[in-house]
Amino acid sequence: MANDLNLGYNSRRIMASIRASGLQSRADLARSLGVNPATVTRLTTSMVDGGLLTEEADPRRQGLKGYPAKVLKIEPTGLYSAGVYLDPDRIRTCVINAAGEIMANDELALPDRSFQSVMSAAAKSVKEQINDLGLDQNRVAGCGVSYPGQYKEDSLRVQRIKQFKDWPNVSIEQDLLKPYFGMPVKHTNDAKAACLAELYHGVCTDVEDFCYIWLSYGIGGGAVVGGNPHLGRVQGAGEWGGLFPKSNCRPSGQDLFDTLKEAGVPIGKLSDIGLEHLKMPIVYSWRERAAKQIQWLCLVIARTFDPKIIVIGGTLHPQILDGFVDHMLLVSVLGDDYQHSPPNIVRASRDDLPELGAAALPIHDVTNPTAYAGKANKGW
Amino acid sequence: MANDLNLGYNSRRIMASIRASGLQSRADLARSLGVNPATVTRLTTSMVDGGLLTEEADPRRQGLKGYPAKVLKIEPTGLYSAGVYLDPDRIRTCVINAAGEIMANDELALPDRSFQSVMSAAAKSVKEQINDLGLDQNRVAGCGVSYPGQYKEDSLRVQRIKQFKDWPNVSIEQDLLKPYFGMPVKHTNDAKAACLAELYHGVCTDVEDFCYIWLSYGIGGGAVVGGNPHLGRVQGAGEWGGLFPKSNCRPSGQDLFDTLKEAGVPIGKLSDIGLEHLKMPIVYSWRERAAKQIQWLCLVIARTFDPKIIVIGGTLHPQILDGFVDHMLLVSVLGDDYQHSPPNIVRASRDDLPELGAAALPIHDVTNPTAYAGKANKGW
DNA sequence: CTATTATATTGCATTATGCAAATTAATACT
DNA sequence: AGTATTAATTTGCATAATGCAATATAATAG
Repeated sequence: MANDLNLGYNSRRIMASIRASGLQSRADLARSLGVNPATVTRLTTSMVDGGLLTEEADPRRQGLKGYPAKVLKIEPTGLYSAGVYLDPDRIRTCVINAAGEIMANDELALPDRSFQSVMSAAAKSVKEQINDLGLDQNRVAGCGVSYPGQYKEDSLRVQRIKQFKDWPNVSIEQDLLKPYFGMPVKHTNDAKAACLAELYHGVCTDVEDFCYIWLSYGIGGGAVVGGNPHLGRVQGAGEWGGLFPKSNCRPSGQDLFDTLKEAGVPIGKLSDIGLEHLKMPIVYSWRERAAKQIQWLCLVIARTFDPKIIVIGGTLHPQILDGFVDHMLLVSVLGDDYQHSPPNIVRASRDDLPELGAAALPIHDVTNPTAYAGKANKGW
Repeated sequence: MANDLNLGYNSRRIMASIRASGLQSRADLARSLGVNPATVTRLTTSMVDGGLLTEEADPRRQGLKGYPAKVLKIEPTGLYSAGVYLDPDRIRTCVINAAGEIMANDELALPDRSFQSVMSAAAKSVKEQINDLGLDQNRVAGCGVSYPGQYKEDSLRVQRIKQFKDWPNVSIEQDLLKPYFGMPVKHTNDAKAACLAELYHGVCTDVEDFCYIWLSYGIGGGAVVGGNPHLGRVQGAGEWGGLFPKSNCRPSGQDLFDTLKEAGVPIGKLSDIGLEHLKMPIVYSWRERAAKQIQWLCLVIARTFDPKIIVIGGTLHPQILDGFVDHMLLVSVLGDDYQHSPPNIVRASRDDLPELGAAALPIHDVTNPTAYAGKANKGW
């Protein structure tokens, strides 16, 4: 194995299977992947030697015949990744390990809002963290970048959100970013990054098909199909916000913001919302109405993607998000004519750290079988 | 190659790429698949020898330097497949070749509606056709079965449509069907089969991500993601019908049926609708209203799957379906806040033969890379 | 007529996998 | 206690699939 991060197809399948199961024996892997046990042995010993996996006695074993299985787990120190979240007002950066633990992080004020300044500052922060941690750059899968906003027609250009309006002609492509960071860079918006955070380190590690409802100032989201983010023609897949016309009331942070403002309770930003606001009647009724809209959205998602799980998360106040999930738990029938039990609707577990999802991007890239993109039997 | 139908991973990728492009040179294949030209040569010569592909001079070639490329095409006689469509009133069967041409077909009345009678009659018809055509069974990928209706919670059981209500405890599984047909059998509902018909032999041969709106008595459909049908948790993905509550008016054949009935124009079945009905004012206004509902559905699809193409087809009168497509072509903006140009909305080309999509199922199974399900480097 | 160009093929090395036999460490039975 | 049974894992060997580099081929350009 020339480079630890250049995994072959079946090695990636092994990584994905262990991630999903938490821990798995070689024999189970061989059975579930449909490959010969000998193949699993060879690949996994290589991966254990390479530091990506660890082996331990099966903790669940109890009085069974036969050679006791040793189980394999993801070795947290085997792989690292950097993440950058670009807020309009700040840059959040982090370095995570393969277990999704934050090894280091930082929050910077924006020097100015030019593309070059922002990227330079982000790259500097990331490089310093990798350096301070004393990490081998070969162990760092890359750097992921995320940001709020949706894509314009021109699919690799981020919506010109007003705070970054001086980036009009900068399309965020990998080749543009690589020079700053000196390692592979992947990028996506905050909602899609949040999907990956749940897939790799959250409530969806064992789920191949799920949808995410991301509630922030706007209403975003994403869909994971077959363990892979489904982006769509113009990266618009799972951007549920458009289902609620902006001219009407909608379950977005901005809408709550405006509702409070109209009621004479102006707040500066979403994170200013506190317990005192949650108790206000106007907020209570907003939450009731929004919950019904979220329920309708869940029906739409069930009728379109029919996912195993719908995840609700975002930067809205956690209690509001919890409330939406609670509401859905009380609903016995998703909607008219919906013959099935509702899909499992759960609260996101990693929506507190937007940079975590960004950091998951490079890990997905070097670890996921579908990202192996065909070059079967190439690599190592 | 022990069996012509047991294609390896890269051979399947070659099949898919040629299907998408219509015809392709070895050099182009090597470039687009990211494999070595030598590999393409070896795999394709094997496939040409095996009768799956044919080679011919590049018709597009015009005064270029270098060795003139020979292009590869799918050989129609290389692969055959059988299809069965189970209507409540009849059984339609066919045998197609790799080009999707109907080699033989038949329509039978139902002997009775018991599972065993229906399957026996269908199998007999299919076997006779294969026999009469003198086909080598090794060239027959299998038999696909489709039927109207949606799935219940119990995901492999077809909705108990009233005509088949005496099948309550029969779950249509492959193992149950195989004995009747003596070859691999795959099954799905009419709408999902129609998706495959367009993917393999219709307007989506070169499209990896599309959605299908299937309008019959009900409103069904499906989604193809990454060249593979996405089914979902309970096979409910793309079943758009549930987005239109049955208590309200909806753009379904049944709704048109009921509308006509109320207006004092009772018809026996959908196919009884003729030009004289289309001219009636009540039908005209139904079509106008339904077109708006279809437009809304297209917006929902664009906001969820964001597909490259939305296909409209079904057993509704073709002019009605054409009208929906025409309506969408006149719409410049899909909906409020939809910033992008609308996805390409096109008329299905193969919705006249429901058994064709069924027949595409086994071909997909032996031909598609994702169906290869991991056993990388196994097969031949 | 020769140089140039691009496709396709072939020989050889390498990589990835499967198969079958051997090894290992547990329980079950006498 | 000793042997049989069981199941996971490993190892040696054969095979399959691919890449690389050199070669053959057939066109155009000058």
